[in-house]
Amino acid sequence: MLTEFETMPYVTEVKLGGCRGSWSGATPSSYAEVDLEVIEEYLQEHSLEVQPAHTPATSTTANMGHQTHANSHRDARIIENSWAGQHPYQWRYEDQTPHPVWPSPPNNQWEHITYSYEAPVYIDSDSQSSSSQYQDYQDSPSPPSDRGERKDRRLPLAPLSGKRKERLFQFLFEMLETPSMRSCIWWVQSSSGTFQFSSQNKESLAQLWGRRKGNRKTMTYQKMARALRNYSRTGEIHKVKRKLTYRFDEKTLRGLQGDSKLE
DNA sequence: TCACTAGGGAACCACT
DNA sequence: AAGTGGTTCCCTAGTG
Repeated sequence: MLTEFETMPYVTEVKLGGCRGSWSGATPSSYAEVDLEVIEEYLQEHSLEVQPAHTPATSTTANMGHQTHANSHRDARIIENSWAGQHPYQWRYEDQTPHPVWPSPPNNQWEHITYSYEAPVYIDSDSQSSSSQYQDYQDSPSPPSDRGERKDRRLPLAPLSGKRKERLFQFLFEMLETPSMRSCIWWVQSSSGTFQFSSQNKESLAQLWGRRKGNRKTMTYQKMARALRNYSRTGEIHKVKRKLTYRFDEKTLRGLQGDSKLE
C-alpha cells in the first residue's frame, strides 16, 4: 500500500476532431512540451487588463475558449482529486497501479488545442497513517516569523485598488485554476491548498511568470522558488516536504477562493 | 560523481 | 524616502 501520494506523469494529446479526449497512454518518458502559445496569448490579453487580486477562472476559461462549461462547475471547482474540478476524473487501481480514467472533453471544444497532461496520483493524506511526511508537515505549526505582524496586511486578496501588481501566489492560483496549465502545475490536495509543479514544465511556468512581470531576464524555476521560499517567512505559502510541492496558507487560500467567488 | 531540488544570504530593482 | 515584493546571483546541503 502506498503510504504517501505519488506523482505519476501521464501525457496525452487531445486533438479535437481527431481523438476527442482519448487517452493516448503515452509512456512517462514521452513528455510533451506544454504548448504555451495559447497560454501566452491568454496572458497577453490579461496583461493588458488591470487585474484584480487574481484572474478568476471565469475570465480565464472564457478567454481560453474551450472551457465554456466551466462556470457551471465553479462552485465545485475545489474538490478533492478534482483536478480543479473542471474535468473530473477518477483513478482506477489495477494491480496497485493507478490509472486515470479520462473524461471525454466537451463536444466541439478545445478545437486546435494541443493538450498535454501530467496527472498527479494522489493518495489522500487525510486517510494516511501518521508516518506520512506530508501529514507531519501539515500538523506542524507554521514556522515562527520575525515578520509576523505583517501577516495582517498581506491580504486582502479581494480586489485591490485596481492597480496593484499581481503577486506570485495569485499567479500560481490562477494557473492552478487554468486547465491548460495542468501540465505545469496542479492541485495535489486542493482543499488544503497543496499544489505541485511539473518537473518537466516548471521552467515554462516560471517563464510565463517572468513574462507577465515583464522581467528583464528570463525567469527560472530556481528564481521563482526563491520567491516562494520568501513566502514561508510571511506565511503565505509553505514548502511541503515533497519534491516540487507547496501549500497555500489557509488564510491565503481562503482569500484566493473567496476572491474567486466574488467575480 | 552528477543532476536536481531545497534553503537562504545579500544586493538590487520597480513600484507604491 | 521608506517599505514591499520580488529578482538575481551565489553558495551550500540533501537526495537518488
